[in-house]
Amino acid sequence: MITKKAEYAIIILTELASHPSDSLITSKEIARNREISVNLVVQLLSIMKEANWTSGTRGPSGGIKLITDPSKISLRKVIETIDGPIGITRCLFSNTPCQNKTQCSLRGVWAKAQNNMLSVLDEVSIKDLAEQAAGDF
Amino acid sequence: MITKKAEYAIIILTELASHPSDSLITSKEIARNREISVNLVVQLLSIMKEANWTSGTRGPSGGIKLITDPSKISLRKVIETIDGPIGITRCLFSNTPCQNKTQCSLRGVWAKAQNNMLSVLDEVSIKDLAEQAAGDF
DNA sequence: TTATAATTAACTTGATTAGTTATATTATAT
DNA sequence: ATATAATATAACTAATCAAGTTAATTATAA
Repeated sequence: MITKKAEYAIIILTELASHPSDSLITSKEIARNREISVNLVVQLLSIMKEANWTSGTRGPSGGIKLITDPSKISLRKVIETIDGPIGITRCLFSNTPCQNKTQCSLRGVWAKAQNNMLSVLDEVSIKDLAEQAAGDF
Repeated sequence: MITKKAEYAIIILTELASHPSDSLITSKEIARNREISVNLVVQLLSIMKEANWTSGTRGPSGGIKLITDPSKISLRKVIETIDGPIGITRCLFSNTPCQNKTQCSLRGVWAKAQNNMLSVLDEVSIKDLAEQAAGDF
């Protein structure tokens, strides 16, 4: 399951991407604009900083800005960064397929199903979402 | 996430499908052949009976048999019967999309990703798995 | 030097998953 | 008839994961 935290992270990045680059926006503003708890925004920004997607300036008149091209951040990357490896079944988390024949056949099906899903998440970037949302006005 | 119970159910159905129709096989045998706890086999068979996929004969020399054409049982159906509705995000479980523009754009992406995944699980049936496993010998 | 804002880590709570235990019911071989 | 082999149900437990909170620390502009 893709968690709400991953979804929030995507929304936060989209918010950042829809502001002029180099302009700063605070956690509180993001939280207010997108209706996410400030605590969560703060928690997620911390992970995004580690991923080198954002940088922050502390103190009054400080804030966050995006330092990675949003067209280079796919939804899949965000999800994997926040949630860890994606797997639609436990089977796909283990490296070695199991012995049982049915299970091995199944592994192939799971992999195909998952790859079909991931191809969509690979192709959509934060930039796409920001543009799409802007176009809705 | 597709649970192990759903995966076990698929394996159990495949086991049943790979025996001559109308022949009976006991829960214990299924459990032994597929290396699944008897308790779980019994628990899952109970759900499968409710779904009208299997019927059981009690008493000595009793057992379980498949009463639905395995080519008519898709992996998706099994998963939904055991795990309930499938959703790769919480968002897709709610009927009404949320207000926020980014989130609404996201919903479309989630839906597309999920449908890509489901199309695979719709197309593969228990019969396919049983045949594939038989061919491996 | 003080208020403001980012950063970081640890913690709580609730839901879900995986599997077990216990008990009831039924059919049949002897 | 009755013990037994089997299915059928329900309730329970332990472990893991998701979601969100709390609190302490660090940097900086005014």
